[in-house]
Order: sequence, then structure tokens, then C-alpha cells
Amino acid sequence: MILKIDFNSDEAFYLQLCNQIILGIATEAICEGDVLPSVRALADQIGINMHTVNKAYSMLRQEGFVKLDRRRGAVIALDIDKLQAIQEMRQNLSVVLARGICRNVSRNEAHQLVDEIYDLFSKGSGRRPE
Amino acid sequence: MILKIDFNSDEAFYLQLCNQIILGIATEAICEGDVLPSVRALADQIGINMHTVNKAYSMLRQEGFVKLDRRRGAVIALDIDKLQAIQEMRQNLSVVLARGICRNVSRNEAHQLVDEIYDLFSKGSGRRPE
DNA sequence: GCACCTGTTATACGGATTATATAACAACAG
DNA sequence: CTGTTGTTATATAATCCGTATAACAGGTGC
Repeated sequence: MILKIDFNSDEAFYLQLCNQIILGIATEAICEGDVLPSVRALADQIGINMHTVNKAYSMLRQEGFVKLDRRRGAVIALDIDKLQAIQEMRQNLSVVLARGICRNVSRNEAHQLVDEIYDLFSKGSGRRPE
Repeated sequence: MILKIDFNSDEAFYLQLCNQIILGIATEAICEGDVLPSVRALADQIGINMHTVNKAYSMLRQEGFVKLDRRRGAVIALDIDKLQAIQEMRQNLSVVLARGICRNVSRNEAHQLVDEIYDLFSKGSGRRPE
């Protein structure tokens, strides 16, 4: 999996990393048990500081996406709290959909976007058949 | 429409204001032509600084939700660029849905959330006459 | 003209966050 | 013992957030 930083983005580097890795898990580009590069290796690879990568990894651990092991490094390990996940989605979707509704984005168009993204993410192998 | 600040939130005040106002437009609690409180009045009302409110209004103007008039103040005026709106939604939905997918939130559950929010916005707490 | 209200701009300050840098530490593998 | 892992501790510069005071330009009502 290729991780990159958009140095012109106004999004913090460590957040860019978090989102890319979470997207990677969702698209199964990386999956449970896989190991992420070490903080130093990834920092060198993408040209940022070690601590910035470490901050991303720590956040991923806190949110339950990876477990950090001194022996192996950062291992993908999902701690699934579906109820909490849905609650967070409800909050975030409200903000995203509200912006769309203000711009006359219809309910059907929102559904189409959801399908589009689910299709895009589940291309390849079918761990999740729905 | 009631605007409030969660002083314990980690979300910036001006972003809280932006999101609440956009939600207000989406739910039609406020609609095109309505006037928002002046930056000074709203700042006094919710107990924050004038410039913080001004920052929120400026961002709403830049994103095309209001127009600022020296005579009347901040007026809701939607500048609808649907294509751009959908493109932004695609980007934001990807991040939100990815987190859900990692937690085994199914496609149907995502659709249910979209419906739930659309229902809440269109039926829930419509326009309140002054 | 005058008082009063708009948004707007400028400047300044304290605090928090972001990213960097250097350094050291504990735990494990070979 | 050497090298790797994550982790922690400082320190620094830059940026952002929120506040504060002040002034300005444009419009309203008297």
C-alpha cells in the first residue's frame, strides 16, 4: 500500500495518514494482521518527521484500528464497536448531508454516492458480501 | 433559530457555528432571505468574541451559504454549484464510510442512516415563524 | 450633521496545535 | 552486542484559535 502526503493540503499530515490507512483497511488493500511500516521507515519514505507518523499510529491505536507491538511494529487489528461506529457515522453524515441538501442534492443522489463508494471499496476480494 | 457553543468540544467555535447554520438551512429552520444576527449581537448572545463569529460568517460566505450586506447583515443566499457539492460529498463520504466499513457497518445500514437523516431534516422541526 | 448600526480591517496577545529535531530508553531479534 | 521496534522527553518554529482594543467605510434614521 502506498502512503503519500499532500504538502499543499490544509489537513494535518498525521490526519492524512490516518485517513489513508483507514481507507486502506476499508478497501482491503491492507487487512487484519498486516504490518505497517515502522515509524522511522515510513517517515523517511514520505519525507516527514518520525513523530508525525508516530502520532498517526497512536491515534489509529486509540481508535481501535491497529495494535502497536515493539517486536513487530504497527499491526492492523480491528476493535469493532459497531454501535459506537454507527453513532459516529450519524453525527458525521449529518454534517456532510446537510451541505449537500443545501445544494439541492436529492436523497436518491446521496444513496447513489453511498453505493458508488461501497462498490469502489469492495472491488477485489469479498470479505464482506453485502 | 438557536445557536449554541459547546465549550468542551474539541471542534473550533467558528466551525461549530458554521455547521449549525448549515444544518439550520438544511432543516429549513432558516431559509433563503432570512437574516442572521449581527456578528456583535451573536457574539454577545453566546458569549464569545466578535471576530470568532465574523470568521464563521466569512467562511459561510466563501462557501456560498450567505451574502454579507452592510445594510442588513448576514443574509442566507445559496450559491448552488451542485456538481461541486457532489464532488465534495464524495470525498467526505469516503472518509466517513471507510470508518464504518472497518467496523462492519453494512451497505444497508449506511443507506438506513442516510434515510434517517433525510427524514429528520425534511420532517423534523420545520420552519418556525418568527 | 449626528448618532447608531452594519461588516471589515489592523494590530496585538496568550494558548493550543502542528511539525520538526535531537536524544535517550525499554523490549525484543539475530 | 548490534540493530530494530515503539515510546518518552525536551526544545524550537510556525500556524491556528480565541480574545481584545481600535479604527474604518457604508448605510439607516433622526
